[in-house]
Amino acid sequence: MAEKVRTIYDLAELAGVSPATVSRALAGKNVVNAKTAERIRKLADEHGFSPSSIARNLRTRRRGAIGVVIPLGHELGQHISDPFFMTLIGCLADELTERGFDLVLSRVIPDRDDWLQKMIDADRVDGFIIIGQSDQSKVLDAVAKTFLPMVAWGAFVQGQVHCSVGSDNFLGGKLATQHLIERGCRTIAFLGNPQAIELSLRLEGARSAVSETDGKVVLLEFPTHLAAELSGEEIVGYLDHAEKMPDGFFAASDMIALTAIQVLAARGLSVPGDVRVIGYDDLSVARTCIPPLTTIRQDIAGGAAHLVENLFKRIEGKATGSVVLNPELVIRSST
Amino acid sequence: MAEKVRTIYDLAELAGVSPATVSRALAGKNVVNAKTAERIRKLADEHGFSPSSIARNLRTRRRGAIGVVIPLGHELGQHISDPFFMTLIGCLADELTERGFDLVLSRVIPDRDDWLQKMIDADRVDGFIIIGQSDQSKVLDAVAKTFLPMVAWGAFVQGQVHCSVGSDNFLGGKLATQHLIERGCRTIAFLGNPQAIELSLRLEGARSAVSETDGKVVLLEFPTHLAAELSGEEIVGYLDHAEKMPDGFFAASDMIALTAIQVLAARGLSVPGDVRVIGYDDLSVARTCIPPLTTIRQDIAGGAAHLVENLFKRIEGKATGSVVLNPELVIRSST
DNA sequence: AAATTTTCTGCAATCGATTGCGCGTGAGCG
DNA sequence: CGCTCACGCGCAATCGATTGCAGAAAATTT
Repeated sequence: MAEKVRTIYDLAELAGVSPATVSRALAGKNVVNAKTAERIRKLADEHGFSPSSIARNLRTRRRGAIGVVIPLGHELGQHISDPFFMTLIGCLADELTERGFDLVLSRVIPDRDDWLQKMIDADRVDGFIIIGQSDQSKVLDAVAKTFLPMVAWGAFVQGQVHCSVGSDNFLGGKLATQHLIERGCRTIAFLGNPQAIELSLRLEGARSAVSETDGKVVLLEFPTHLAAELSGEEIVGYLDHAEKMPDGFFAASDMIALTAIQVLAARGLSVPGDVRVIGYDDLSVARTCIPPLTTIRQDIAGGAAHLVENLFKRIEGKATGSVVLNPELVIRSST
Repeated sequence: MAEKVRTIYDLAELAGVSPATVSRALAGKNVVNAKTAERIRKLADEHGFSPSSIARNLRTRRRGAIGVVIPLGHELGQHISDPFFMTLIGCLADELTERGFDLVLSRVIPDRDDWLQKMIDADRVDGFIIIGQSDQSKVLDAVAKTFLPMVAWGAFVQGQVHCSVGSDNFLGGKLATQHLIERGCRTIAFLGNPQAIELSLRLEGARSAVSETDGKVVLLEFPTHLAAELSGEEIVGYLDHAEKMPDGFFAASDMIALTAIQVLAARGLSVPGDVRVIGYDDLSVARTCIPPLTTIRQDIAGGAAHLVENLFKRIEGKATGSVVLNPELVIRSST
């Protein structure tokens, strides 16, 4: 059994049929006789043969692959290690694999405005999933006017052209803050960088919740220059200079919350005894850390499913609206 | 300027030359007259034209893409969110992009032994980078006998057939433990799942360091069923039942170390005052947490560079040996 | 000025599948 | 028994580039 079966022509010869028939049999088309098809398929896997996907791609003008791109805005290298995005990518990988599509990953540093158009022109994938709009919303909007198969994870803002899937960050921020207030917190610190659009919405939500208390609660804002990570030192710095010691912390991500808990512990403050801490995302680590973290759950798997579903609709030419998912308060022990 | 330039034929007509010339001009071959080439290139980007990579791939038998695959062994979903792997993937993305290659990401659940062969047969990429051998070393070895363009991140064991790049986990474990001993620890706890080959080597290293102390130091082993994450509860459980309270912790990953620090803080033990904790990996979080974590540094970017370099050598047909990188002790404040 | 070499360019085959169209065959029908 | 109609299958064109080979034009040599 020499390994000479490289093309459907070889296999056709072996099976005594035409390459066309082999092609149809392997593609599972019902126009070919069931027995013939079966025989061909058997032969194919005896010889470990599977038709060249590249040739197929060329002929069918379909690529069988989706580009997942992470625009890095200004924050080189930070984004990609964000556990939230990574979990999302994992879910996307599952979702796409299930549909028989490959996932082509790119991180791009958007130096010129045509980075996306270049990727489209390269024509290697059937569609794009953009993870986080970064500061590239205009680019996305410009492209979206004529290019359908693209969806972005991230915030939805009125009037945007491109299709996005994301959770309601304003609502999430509000829920988190209301929860702290209900738990009795009167001085709440927000930890996170509001330069990132999503985090700024969470902060807005927090402000909204606080403003509904008629001044009974004050909100301290501890911004930082990194979206995903807030260093322990930074938090220490804020605490040292805070006009008033917070009794509640709303961390804009679970990772930040973890750092906060450590910092507080180092100062002899127990959570939730002395201060309460709520996170955001509900990463798996939120469940396993000590104390288990109260947090705002973003449905990552659900988000991935929506992204993929909308993308495939768009690949078929149907326009789709943006999706705003509802965040959910998950109460554990840290509040 | 109607958008009719879809193929090199269209462009050839516009330029008044043959498609062959267009192809050569765009590929930057020096056989074509410099002026003609320039004219063609100018025309090409006026019309936003770039030749179909799929057609090229078919003709040249090169794919311009590398498969990065994460075998999930038994631990569904856990691996992918491991910050270490994610950082590695980020570096790989940079490295590959720089060489003009796409990165095709797959997570596979190795249910049948032919998962890798199937991927090879699909013929969509020029080579594979396997992230972590999981429990699939035999599969890798079997494939490596006849299939060159593949390298794996992970452990190197005597006699293995496939090419691996990884750091010396035994040495790393030894360094970590010796450091704890030097700091005065006499009861050291290892936190991590030795079912993962890399972690088991770290444990070996720890044992070796301890055995050189003539019984002055004891090693407690706190295994767990998860490689990457160790839940706080589990650690609590170990502490409650430990015959002797450890004064030093060797966590098999930085993430585990973070959890450990939290648990200890919750028990009123300060780090490094009461107990010392050392991590492994030197993720960026190790620098920013409180207290900054002493850890064993794995050179992720360097590892990625080696992986890619070896892979490309192999794509060119040159065999390469495995690479074992030296881990490095990074002393911060947690010990 | 003729001969030779160099420089460009074009022809046509090729990469490996998919698919519209048409033909032959046997079943179903009157 | 002749006619229609599915059903299976094959022919050949096609997807969009790349490249060996050969020939024309220009440059160089003799």
